[in-house]
Amino acid sequence: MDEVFAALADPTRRAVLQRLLDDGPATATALSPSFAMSRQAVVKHLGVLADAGLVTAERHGREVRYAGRAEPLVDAAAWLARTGAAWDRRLARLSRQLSPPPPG
Amino acid sequence: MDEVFAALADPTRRAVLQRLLDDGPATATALSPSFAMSRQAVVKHLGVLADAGLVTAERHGREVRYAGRAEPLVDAAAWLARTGAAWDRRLARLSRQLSPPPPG
DNA sequence: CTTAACTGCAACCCATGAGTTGCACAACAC
DNA sequence: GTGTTGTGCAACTCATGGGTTGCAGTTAAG
Repeated sequence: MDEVFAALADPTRRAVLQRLLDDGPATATALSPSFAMSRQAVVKHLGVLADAGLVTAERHGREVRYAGRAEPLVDAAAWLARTGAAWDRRLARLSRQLSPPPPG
Repeated sequence: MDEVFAALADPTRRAVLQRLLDDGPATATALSPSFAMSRQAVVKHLGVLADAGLVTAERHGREVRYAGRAEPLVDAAAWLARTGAAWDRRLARLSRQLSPPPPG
């Protein structure tokens, strides 16, 4: 949880994640020109995202394709909803949807 | 947005926020014994939370009462839902609820 | 085999974060 | 007035984050 929020705290990382989720998997080398920084910097960001479970790395021959993963976003959203549920009508609704009360 | 996620990335700050939302406003001095750290450390955390809009500080005589605010949590949840909507059925539902399409 | 492209590792710089301590200042109690 | 309690400011340490560069290793292409 720490790592998810920490990963999302950096605007570059949010942009990288969004890019991967929107446009599909890509290599660090392919991503770096879009972000005005070196390949190595992007690799580090991808490492942080990977530690948080927000991307996966898969080797294909000599290149490594990174793909975005949405699951940790659900966990983070659940924390937000749960924490603020008593104080915001909208978050309360989200909270009910993310962890529906056991039937019966 | 950066500041909200960065604030939530620290477990102590999440605990402080949760405490303030659950039990109501409190002073830094009153909070610090619960967190096994100095008052000054708690003050710094509250400062970070305040910069993110997650707490407000109100002076009452010689003490300062901090209160939790849930609004930024809604913004953060909206970002999560929007970003992952295409990849997770639950997030898609949340996204629709947090920013409902204009009627018509 | 040679060359080019992509990745991996390590060292390094600079700034910021998290925490501490010590002391000064302000407000309430007596 | 004095004493006590709560807050604010500043300096300091130690670790981490974001970024760079340079070079070595590996895979594909000629």
